[in-house]
Amino acid sequence: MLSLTEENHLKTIFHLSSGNSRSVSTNSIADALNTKAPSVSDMLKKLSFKDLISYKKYQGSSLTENGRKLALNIIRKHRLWEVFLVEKLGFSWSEVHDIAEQLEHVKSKKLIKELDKFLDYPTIDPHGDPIPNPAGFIKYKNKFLLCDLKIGEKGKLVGVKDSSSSFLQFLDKRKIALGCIIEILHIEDFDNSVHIGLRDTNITISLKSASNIYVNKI
Amino acid sequence: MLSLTEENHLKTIFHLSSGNSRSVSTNSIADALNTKAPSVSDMLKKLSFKDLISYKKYQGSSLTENGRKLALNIIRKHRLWEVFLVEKLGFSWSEVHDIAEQLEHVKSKKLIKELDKFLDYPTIDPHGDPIPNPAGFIKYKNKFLLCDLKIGEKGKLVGVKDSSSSFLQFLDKRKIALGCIIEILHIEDFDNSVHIGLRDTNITISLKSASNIYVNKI
DNA sequence: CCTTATTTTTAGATTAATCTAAAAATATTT
DNA sequence: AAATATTTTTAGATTAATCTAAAAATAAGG
Repeated sequence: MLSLTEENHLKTIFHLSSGNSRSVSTNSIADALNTKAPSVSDMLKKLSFKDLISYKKYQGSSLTENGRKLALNIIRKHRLWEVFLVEKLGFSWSEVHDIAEQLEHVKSKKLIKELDKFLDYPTIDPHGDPIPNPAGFIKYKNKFLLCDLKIGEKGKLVGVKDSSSSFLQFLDKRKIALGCIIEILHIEDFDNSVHIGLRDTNITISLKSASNIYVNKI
Repeated sequence: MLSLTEENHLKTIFHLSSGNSRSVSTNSIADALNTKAPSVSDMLKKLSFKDLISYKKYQGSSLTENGRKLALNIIRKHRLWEVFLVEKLGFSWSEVHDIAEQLEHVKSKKLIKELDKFLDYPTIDPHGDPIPNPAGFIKYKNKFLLCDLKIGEKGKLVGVKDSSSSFLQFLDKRKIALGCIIEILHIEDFDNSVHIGLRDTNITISLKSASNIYVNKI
C-alpha cells in the first residue's frame, strides 16, 4: 500500500512527463509538490526500490509500467470525484481541485466502481481532461491551443491547460465555459492580444490566456 | 488544523464516554484505536495542551466543550458519508464503516454542506444513529435494547449497538433491517435465547444478539 | 493497612517525511 | 577545455507517530 506522499510523487511525475515515459527532473517535482529537492531525492530512491519509477542518480526519473498504472488510478479517482462535485453537489469547476486532491487518496476499489456507475461512466472531468479507465488506459483528444488557430477559424472549448482556480475564475467571469464556440477575429499587433467572438459578443483576451485554452477545430 | 491521529483520538474519547463528558481510561482508548497506551498518553498531553480534553495524569481524560464540538463534527461527516454510500452508491450498511472512516477526514466545510443538501438533510445514518447538526448538536432517541422488552411487546428496529460488519451481516442474513417490527414471543429458560416474531415468521436469536439491537416500543 | 496486581506514565528507540547546509555531479559559458 | 553556474545528492537534524521496557501511581485483596 502506498503512502499519501508516494502517491503524490507518482501523480506528479506522470503529469510532468505529460503521460509519456519521459524523464523528469528532481527540482521540477519538488516545485510541483511545494517541497525541497532532498525530500524528492529520498522519495525517488524509495519509489525506484519498489519498481514504480526508473531512476539513475543525477539523470531524472520516469514511471515504470507499474508506476504508470498506479498514477493513472489516482488520476482516475481524482477526476471522478471532480465530476461528482460539479455534477451532483453543484460546485464550480474552479473549486473542485483541492477537495479532489484529498478524496483521490481514499482507498476502496468498490467505492470508485460504484461512484463511476453513479456518475454514469463519465469520460471527461469538469476541465475537459479525459478520465482513465479502470485498466489504466487514457484516451487523449486531438485538441489545439486557442492561440494556434488562424484568424477566422472557430473552435469548441474542450479543456484548459492551466486549471488553477484563478484562471478558471477568470474564465467564469467572462462566461467562458466548456463547450463554448470561440472564433478568432483578430490578433493585435503590438501586444498579441486576441479578439474573440463568443456567442453574440466580442471580447479581448491576452495571448497568455489564449495559450491556456484547448479547443477542437470546427 | 488537527492531524488524522488527533481526530481519531477525539472521536474515540467521544464514543467511549457515550457522548457525556465522562472520564475515559487511557487503555480503553488504546484498545479502541488498536494502539498502545504510551502512544495514547503522548496524544493526551497534546490534546490537553490544545484545550480539547481535560486530563490529569492517571485520572483519565474527558472532552472539553471545544473537543466535543470537533468530535461531533467528525462524527457528522462520518455519518453523512455513510448515508451517501448506502443511499446513492448502493452499499449495504455492513460495508460502509471503513470507507467512511477515511472520508470523514476530508477537510472542506462546503463539501459537507453540499453533501448534506444533496442527501436532503438526513437525521440518521444507515445504522440508525443520529447525525449531529452543523452546530454540533446531537439528538438522541429514547430507545430500548430488544432484550429489555417483555414477552408480548413489539418494537421497531431503530439502531444497533455494535455496528461491526460481522453483526450487521448476521442481521442481513436473517433479513433484519432498520424499520423492522419485532415482537418478543418467548425467552428460553436454559440459554436465554430469544424467540422473536418478524413479519410472517418466527426465528430465534441469542441474548447477545438481542442486546445489540435497539428498538422503539410500539 | 499492607501487599500485590493493574494501569499509566516516562525513558529511550524507530520509522517516515521533512528541512538546511555542504558536497558531488552535470551543464553552461566564455 | 577550464572556470563558473546549476542541479542533485548526501549528511545530519527535526517533528510526529509509533513501539518496548522500566518506573511510578493507583486500585484491589487479603
